[in-house]
Parts: sequence; structure tokens; C-alpha cells
Amino acid sequence: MSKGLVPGCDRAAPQITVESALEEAAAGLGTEIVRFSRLLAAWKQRAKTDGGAADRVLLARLVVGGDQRATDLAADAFLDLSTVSRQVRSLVERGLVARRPDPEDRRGSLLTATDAGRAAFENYRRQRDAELAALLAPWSPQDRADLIRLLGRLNEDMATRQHTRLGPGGDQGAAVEQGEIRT
Amino acid sequence: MSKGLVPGCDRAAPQITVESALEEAAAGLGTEIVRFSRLLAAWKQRAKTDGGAADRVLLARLVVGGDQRATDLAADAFLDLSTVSRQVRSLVERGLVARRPDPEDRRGSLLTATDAGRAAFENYRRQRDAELAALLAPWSPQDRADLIRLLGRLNEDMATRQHTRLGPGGDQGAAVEQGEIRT
DNA sequence: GAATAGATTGCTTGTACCTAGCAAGGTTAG
DNA sequence: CTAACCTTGCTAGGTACAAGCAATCTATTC
Repeated sequence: MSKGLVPGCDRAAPQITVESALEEAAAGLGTEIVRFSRLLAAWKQRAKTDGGAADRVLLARLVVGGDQRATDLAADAFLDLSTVSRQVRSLVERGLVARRPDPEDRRGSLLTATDAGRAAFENYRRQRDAELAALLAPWSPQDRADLIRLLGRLNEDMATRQHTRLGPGGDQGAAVEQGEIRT
Repeated sequence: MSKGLVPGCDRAAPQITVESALEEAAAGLGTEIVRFSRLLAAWKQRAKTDGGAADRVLLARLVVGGDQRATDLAADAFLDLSTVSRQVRSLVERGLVARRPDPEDRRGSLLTATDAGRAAFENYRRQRDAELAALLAPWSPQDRADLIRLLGRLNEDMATRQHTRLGPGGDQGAAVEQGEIRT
């Protein structure tokens, strides 16, 4: 298609090829993402009985990321602060998370995963990883590595867009470089 | 896990290396999947205002998969039939889906996407793909293709496990052969 | 330098909505 | 009659938005 360089439209031909390839890729990725989303929902539903569900993400952030304030958790998980507040209360009531006064700011508190919380998280993660390992077992090491790398990059890019949309939220690892969004 | 793991060889290292590599990959993938899940939820939340939310999946199935009964939709989406029933009612009330008596079984009805439903779905998909295209624009064609391919394979494997887990009486056949379908 | 009014930040609570499953019903088919 | 298909009532969970309280910061004034 892009070979015939007709004098009248030679400029547009390569452009169109590149763009249509991009659109095709976007459509394909969209298909896979929707499908993946459905599968994830079903998986969550199935794994709901053996413990809480949504607050696991917050617990995980506390275990692997260290003590944090609720605001940081909310920004990290793309959740409203009020939602995090409730989830944290539930976690505290179940003894998985403890509140501790922030020595630097007595308005809020620092959240810590208790030993029980760490154990619960490890238990959950072990089971999850076992299932994933069974899934990945027949894969080639190359494919495994590629999937993780590319999904990681997709996450990075999506998070950047999300944060850009929501404004500057707390962020720990990824240096999001967007201009100041004052006003 | 407890496979052969033959000791005594001059180098048992490769076995161990293989297993630990698999576990490491599973852990890495788990991390990325959890993160991706949160990002997807946030994205859905943000896109909630411009139309329905969850019933889009059912509408999509009807558009790309043709007329179906509610039971088939439920099996395909891993949802309870009652949930599908309600969502279908909503879709019908909004004029996106029409009921039509099944000529072969008057107990239920066949569901069809109306023209408005098709238009709504196309509109949604166009917008979704535009966002994804913007996201993928800086990617190399190789990375794009790889991500789609690997995510597709992950979906295949997960769907297989899901179906086998739900038992053979469930919904075999519906979600298996959707080669060219784009949802 | 101290006091303090106003703005900002951190979190909680009230409310409403959406999604989902389970259980109990109707209705039709075989 | 029994089984298949669908609907409806109830319940539960997760989430956002708005409103509000408490602690801190900033700036102005004396």
C-alpha cells in the first residue's frame, strides 16, 4: 500500500500505514483487556470467601511499602480517601492493621501492618502466586519475562495518565513528571 | 511443586533455578496484575458517567456474538443469571437491547442488540480504542504486538482454568472459540 | 516576637448508587 | 411431574461525593 509513491499523495501514505497499525493494536489490546477484566472479576469472586477482598490491596501496600498515612494509600490505590478510611477501619477491627500517631503530624496517624496482617498477606500472596505459577509453568521464560515487563510498562503508562487526570497525588516510586497543576 | 527435583547430579542447580525462576515470575506477574486490576477499576469509575458500566460487556457480547439467551450470556460472562436478568432489563429499558420470543423455546427469549445498542457499543469502543491508541503511541510495534499476544495467551489459560474449575456442566463452548471477535 | 484569623491538610461520617449472589417464586417444555 | 428458563426479593459489599471536624500551616497584625 505504501509503496506506490504517487506524486499527489505520497506524503500521506506512510502516515496512514503507521496510524492504522496503531489503531489496530489499540483495538486488539482493548479486546484482550476487556476479556482479562472479566476473568479477573470472576477470579476475585471465587477468591472472596477466604477472607476480605478489596482491603487486601491496602494491606499489601502497608506490608511491602512500609507504614503510610491513609492519604498516601488512597493516592496509591486510586481510591477515594473515604473508601480507604472505611477499609482501614475494617482492617484495624480485624487486627490486621494498627494505628500509630504520626510523630510529625498529629492530625492523622501512621498505619502499620500487624504481625497478623503480615501473615494474612503472606498467606494470600502464597496462594495467589501458586495459582499463577501453575498457569505460567508451560510458558517459555522469554514469554514470562516479556509479559511481566510489558504489563509493567502498561501499568506505568496508565498510572501516569490517571495521575495526570486526577492531579498530583502521592506517589512513591515512579517519578511522575507533570507540570504543576495549580488551580 | 514437588516434582522430580532429582538430586545427586553434579549440578542440581538448574532444577532449582528453573523452579525459583518460575516462582519469581509468578510473583512478579501477581504484582503487576494486582496493580493493573486497581488501574482498571479506576478507569471504569472514571468512564462511568458517559453511559452504563457493567452491562456494556453483555451488550458487547450481543453485538459481536449475535443473538443469545440470557443463560448463555451469564455463562459467558461468569455472572449469575439473576444479575444478567437485571442488566438485560436495564438495557431493554434504555432501548439498547430487544427481546424476541425464541421460536424454539417459549420459556425464555432471545436477546438482540438494537441499532441504538450497536451504535452505543461502537461509540464506546471507539473512545476506548482512542485512549489506548494514545497510550500505545510511543511503544514500539514489537512491544505492542508482544503485549497483545501474551495477554491473549494469559486470557486463554485463565479461561481454561476458570471453566475447568466451574465444572463441565457450566458453560463450555461459549467462550472458547471466539477467534476473531472483538469486544 | 507573639497572637491570631484564614486557608490548607488529614481524616471520618452520612448518603446514595451500582454490582453481585443466593434463595424463592413463576412459567413453559418434555 | 420434573426440569429448564427467567424474574423478583433480599442482602451484602465496594465505591464516590458531599459535609463536617480536627490539627497544622501561613500571613497579617500588633
